[in-house]
Amino acid sequence: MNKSNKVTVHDVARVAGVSKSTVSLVLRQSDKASDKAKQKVAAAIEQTGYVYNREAASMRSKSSNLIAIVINDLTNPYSAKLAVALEKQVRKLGFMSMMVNSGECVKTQSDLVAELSQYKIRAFIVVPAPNTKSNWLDALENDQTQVICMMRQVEKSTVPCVLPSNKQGTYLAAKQLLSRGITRLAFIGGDSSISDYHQRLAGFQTALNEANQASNNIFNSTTNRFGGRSAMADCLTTMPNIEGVVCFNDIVAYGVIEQLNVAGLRPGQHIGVIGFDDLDDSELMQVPLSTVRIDADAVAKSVCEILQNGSDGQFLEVPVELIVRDS
Amino acid sequence: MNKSNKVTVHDVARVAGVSKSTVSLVLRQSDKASDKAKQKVAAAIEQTGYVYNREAASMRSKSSNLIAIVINDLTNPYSAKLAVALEKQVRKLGFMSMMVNSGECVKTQSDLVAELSQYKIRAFIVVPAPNTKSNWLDALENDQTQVICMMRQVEKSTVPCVLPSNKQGTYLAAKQLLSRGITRLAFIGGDSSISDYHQRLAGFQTALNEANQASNNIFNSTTNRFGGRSAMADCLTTMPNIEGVVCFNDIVAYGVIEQLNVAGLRPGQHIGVIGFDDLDDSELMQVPLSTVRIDADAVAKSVCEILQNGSDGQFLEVPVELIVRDS
DNA sequence: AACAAAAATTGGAACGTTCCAATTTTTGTT
DNA sequence: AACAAAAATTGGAACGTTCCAATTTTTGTT
Repeated sequence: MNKSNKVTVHDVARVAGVSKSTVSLVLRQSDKASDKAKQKVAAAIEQTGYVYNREAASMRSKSSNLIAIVINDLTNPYSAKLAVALEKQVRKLGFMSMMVNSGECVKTQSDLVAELSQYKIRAFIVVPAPNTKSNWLDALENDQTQVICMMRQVEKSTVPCVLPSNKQGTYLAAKQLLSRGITRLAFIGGDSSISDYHQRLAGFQTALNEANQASNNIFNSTTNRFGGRSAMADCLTTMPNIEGVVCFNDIVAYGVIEQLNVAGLRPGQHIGVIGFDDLDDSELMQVPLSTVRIDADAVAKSVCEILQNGSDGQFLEVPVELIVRDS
Repeated sequence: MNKSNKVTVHDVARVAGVSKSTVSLVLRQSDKASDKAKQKVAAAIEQTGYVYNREAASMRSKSSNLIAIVINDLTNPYSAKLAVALEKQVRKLGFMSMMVNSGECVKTQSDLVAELSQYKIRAFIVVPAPNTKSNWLDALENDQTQVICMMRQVEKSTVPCVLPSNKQGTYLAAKQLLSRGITRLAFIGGDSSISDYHQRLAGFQTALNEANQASNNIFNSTTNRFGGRSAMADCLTTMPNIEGVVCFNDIVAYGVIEQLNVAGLRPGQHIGVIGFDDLDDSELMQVPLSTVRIDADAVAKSVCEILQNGSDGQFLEVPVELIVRDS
């Protein structure tokens, strides 16, 4: 088979001794085709090496099996994990998924989506880049194309959205530290340009307010390892007596731990550290990281649930789980 | 525009006052269309909100602008980095790229490719999963579809392949350690199921042989953080006087460093550690990691070069660079 | 101004599938 | 065995584009 495949339904029909229409019915697994026809067509497909032409099918029919997954940043381990989980679930449903990466850039995001729109897309699943406009997102939706938002909200958008219980997660994290008798706490990492920052910060603050502790020790940073290091350095300068930190995510927590190492402080011993995400590495670290786990498979399943059955409300929260390790 | 888009070339033609054929010429940026026609059509496209139907075009014409990127494991940071770099370059060339993830599983890989083959694919760019068969890979290639292999070889395959200079990288790494007067060296991580393991090990061994040092201190492991930790633990047991290690990749090196921390040894001070990949985190670590950088953009560019101009030889080596930091 | 050559434009056919209404075959009932 | 109803099958039209050969318009030369 080193030359291009030219076998069409007509060829299959001829070999099977049926009409092209019957072949088409069998291909679409219609129950209108008899078992005998199904067998003959299956054999003919085998014999001819027929390959379904999805583009021709997609053009004629009004449906599509293409799901576009638009990820904000594939180089972020949690995003990658989520993308992979989602791809798997989507494929299990019988769809074909294609992933693209916006790199947190709205322009790239809209360029990519514009190009994808030249194909018949059954659904866009989007982790929106910062500053995504709600009218842009909403306009993607039409009779044939579903749009589902994931992990991040877009203000005023009417598109269904699957979110982890951000507030609950940091609330549990702060509570855990408080229950260990740790009261001088800070929130490390992220800033208000990120939609879920507000929720995570709010959970932290709620827990501290309930315990009548100061909830205004906040150190913003970029959400990467470097940000974690520098924010922790700031924190140690401002609050030399710090006892525990809740981090915006695991990557930030990794930076925090490195900075603690530099300062000769051991996570879990001198300072309690809790992350958010539960990356695979968190369990394997020298001091295994306590963290709030977002189950990527659960998020993926919720998205797929909406994909299949639509959504009745706009928001769907996926529960998170506090994983207590040694930090 | 909340309902599905029904504007076709015919509508654009009517509005522009030209024929559908002229519209088609303009869409394809043919120089056969007059400037006046181009302007009229552009205006009509703007006015009608026409969206090109790539599937119809692809069916009629024999060409395609779809590039499929089949990645072995998107949750590996270097793979993700490479995928993102490649996607960007491919888009720059005017193609549309779709990424899928085989998760190092040949079955998933062939399932995905079978589904993708239902679309007209201009090229498959593949980081092959372990145990990929050469005849399977070679059979993907035909008049209309190019196949390019990346980062890993498939034995006996005739498909063009872009590889980093693996052997040269570990050779430089070992040389650097030797030049610091470090002679009791080990190679940590990976195993022979990975195609580039042999090359990286060979570079290490060549350098040691040239220096008349023992080159058989080899500690295999899975290529993740956990593997690095356990292989380093083995190494410390077997060779308590170890002075330096060359790691299969950065992720393994991270595990090695953690194990060294546990043992109270400081990388760069007590033991020299060099990785392979140069992940972003390597520079930001507490002891910045020396490593062999594989320039993901350079790999992506080489792949794109083959995409555009074909390849005259089968293998294309992308040079690597030794990055000396504090470890 | 007449003409040839070149450039631009055009309508019909085609790509490979699904849809649809019409036809044929099978099943079930008396 | 005759018939009605149900099930299965079928050929032609259509999806929206590009290809192609034919036609029309423009350009350049004398």
